[in-house]
Order: sequence, then C-alpha cells, then structure tokens
Amino acid sequence: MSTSEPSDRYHHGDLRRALVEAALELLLEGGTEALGMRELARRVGVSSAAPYRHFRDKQALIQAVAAAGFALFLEAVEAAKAGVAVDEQFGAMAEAYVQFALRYPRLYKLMFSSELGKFEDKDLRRAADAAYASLAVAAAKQDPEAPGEAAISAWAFVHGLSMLLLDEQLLGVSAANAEPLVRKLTRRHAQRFGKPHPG
Amino acid sequence: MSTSEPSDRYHHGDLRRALVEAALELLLEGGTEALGMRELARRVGVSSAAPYRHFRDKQALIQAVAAAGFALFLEAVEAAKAGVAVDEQFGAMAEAYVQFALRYPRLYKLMFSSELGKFEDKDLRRAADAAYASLAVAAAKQDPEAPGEAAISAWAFVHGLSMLLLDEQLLGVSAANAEPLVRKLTRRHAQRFGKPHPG
DNA sequence: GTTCAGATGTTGACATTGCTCACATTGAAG
DNA sequence: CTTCAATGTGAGCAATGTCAACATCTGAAC
Repeated sequence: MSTSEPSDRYHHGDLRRALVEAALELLLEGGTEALGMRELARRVGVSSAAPYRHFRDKQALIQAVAAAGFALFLEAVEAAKAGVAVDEQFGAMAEAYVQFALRYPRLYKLMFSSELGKFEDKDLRRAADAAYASLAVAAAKQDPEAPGEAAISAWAFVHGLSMLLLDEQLLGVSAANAEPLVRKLTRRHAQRFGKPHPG
Repeated sequence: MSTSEPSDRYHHGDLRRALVEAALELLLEGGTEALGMRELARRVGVSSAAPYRHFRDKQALIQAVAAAGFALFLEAVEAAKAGVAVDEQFGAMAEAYVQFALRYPRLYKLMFSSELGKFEDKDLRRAADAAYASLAVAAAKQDPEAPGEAAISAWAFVHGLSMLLLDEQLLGVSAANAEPLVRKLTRRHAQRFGKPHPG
C-alpha cells in the first residue's frame, strides 16, 4: 500500500517519507496512543534511533503527520467545490469538511489537538492556514458585508459540528447515519448566515 | 489550596478525592503530558501503586478528571444565565462557555479529547450530557420551530469558536483580547439563528 | 475488647517508551 | 581513490504504566 520496500540495504533511501507514511497508517489504525517512535521504527524496518536523524522529537514527527493531514484535508475540501455553482460552494465545502472528519476521526483529532504546537512549526502552520483560508473565502462570499465574521462563524460551525459527531455527543447520530443531518444543517447555516437581504 | 494534608499516617483517608484534585492542578499547570500516575502519587505523598486502588487505569483517572471538569463547566454556564432576561440567556451562556474554554484551555481540551472514551464511563457521560443539555435548552428556545437543529448549531458554534481561539487560528486574536470578538459573534449568532420572524 | 476480613497502602519488579551517545556504513564531491 | 557529511546501528539511561506479593489499618461481629 506504500512505496516503502524494506530492502535490506543499510541506507533506506527515503526514510523521512516512509516514516510519515507509516505514522499516518499507525495513527489511522490505532490512534495517538499507538503512535510511538519505536513502534514506528519497527514498522519501517529500521533501528529505534534512526527516526531521530529526521525528526528532532516525537512532537516534530507528529507535526509532520498533521501537516500531511492538512494537505489531504485541503485537497478534499477543494475537490468538493470544483464544478459547483458559486453560491452553493460553501455548502458543498462544509459538507466535505465534516465528511473528512468522519472518515478520518483520529487524524482529524490529531490535526486540532494542539498540544501539537501549531505556532512553532512553519510547515504545519502554513498547511493549517491554507485549509482555513479555503473555506473562509467561500464563507466570506456568503456575506460580503461582514466577511470576517462570516468566515469565523462558518469555520466554527463546521469544526464544532465535526467534533460533536466524533464524540457521539448527538444522541442517536453516529458517523454512519450522519449524512442527512449534516446536509440539512449546513444548508440551514448557509441560509441563515448567507446574504442577509436576499430580496 | 486543597483539603488534602499529607499527614503521615498509613491510610490517607480520602485518597480518591485528593487524587482527582491533584490531577486537576497538574493538568492545569502542565497539560496532558504532565499528568502521570507516578507524578500524581508523588504529589499526593503516596506510593506509585496506591492510585490503582481507586482507578483501574490511567484512563479511568483521566475520565474522573474530565467529569470534574464538566461539573465546573456546567456550574459556570448555569451561573451566567442566572438573573438574565430569557431572550438574552443564550448569548450570556455562550459567552460564558467560550470564556471557560479560554480560562482553562488544557482542561477544556481534555474534556473533548475523546481518546477519552466518553461512552464507556457512565459518570463522565452523565456529566457531559448535563452540560450539553444546559446550553441546548437555551438555544432551543431561540428557535421553537426547529429546536433540535438550533441546539446543535449553537453547540457546534460555541465549541468550534472555542477551539479556534485556543489554537490561535484566528490571526491577531488570542485569549487576552478575545472578549469583544466573542461578544460580537455570539450576538450575531443569536440574531441570525434566533426567532426567524421577530416582527 | 478481641478478632478477623476487607479495604487501602507499600515495595519491588517487568516491559516499554523517548531519547542520547559512540560507533558503523554509505554515497557523492573533490 | 580519498574523504566527509549524511544516515543508520546498538547499547544504555531515566521515566513511565502496571502488576503481584506483602503490610497495615478500620470497622463490624462476636
């Protein structure tokens, strides 16, 4: 499933990428707890100390994973807006957003866990901002009179909704049957927060 | 600051409570990473194995802390609604909600971290639901035509906004100067999501 | 009041983890 | 071909979560 063949030579060739890939798999399977440096090294078929040539810290490794996550995330959200009428783009993106969270719950959680130190890692920060910007732009178009507030509200809404769904805080609603609710809610949000004087 | 005097007798007397208290302090000071079983035992002045008489797991201990957090949280939100006109209660509670998150960021994060297993621990589940219900009721009153959706949207909004603020994802806005923004946004949300036919 | 059974605490140990240091191996630039 | 920086190895340290065997206390029954 990956491009990483162990290949018994001394130098791995592309350890850094292999590590991030494996870390991602490890995370998706077993959550944050399962994501350890040593286990990671084992997976890639390399000694326990090797990863430290590429990442100062466990935290640095995690930041890289999160950044990769944001890239995936951005891709998904952008894809959702392609070929959609402008005034329906926000709704589509919001839906894609929540669906991403539901499909990769542990990754999503990691991305926003932020014992993570988003501020310190430049790459991570950039990736996160890019994702934010993508949705913010679409949301801002909805309410040209107060674009900033519209963007924040929109982001807060989708993020909060995702979290609620992941925590199964919504009685009777789980990842499996969330789709109709998500659609209804995002549409409702777009309506209420959309252009205030539609007539 | 606590009721826990070490007191050199063999039996502590109220270890369980002391542990949760100390864990809370530890969490507030140093975050999740600083919250370890052994360090905790050290703080309370007890052997490393003693906590296991009261908590099966580290996770169980953490769940107890989270439950305590939800109690605190509920208290804060309820306090905010006391003595406020009914149609302004939601705004007041929403503001209190976000302020709680800003005052206790690490605790708030823990409460919603949910590698936490909210489903399994009954006490925790109850505490979380109670907090949810409190805000949900106020939000539902805002839009009697679709109370369920109003509640979800409201919760998602405040939760999402809190997370964004904690992650400093909002450029130029941090815990220190967040208050006016929070007030403006919650009011805006109440307006847009409030009774659709105010005339 | 003595006794005895839980409940509660202690000691010491095991496996595992993050991380570091001294050393080994390699590929590429001169 | 030599050399050097980049990359990987192995052993080891301190710390952690957890457990089992043992110690001590407390409260209820006699």
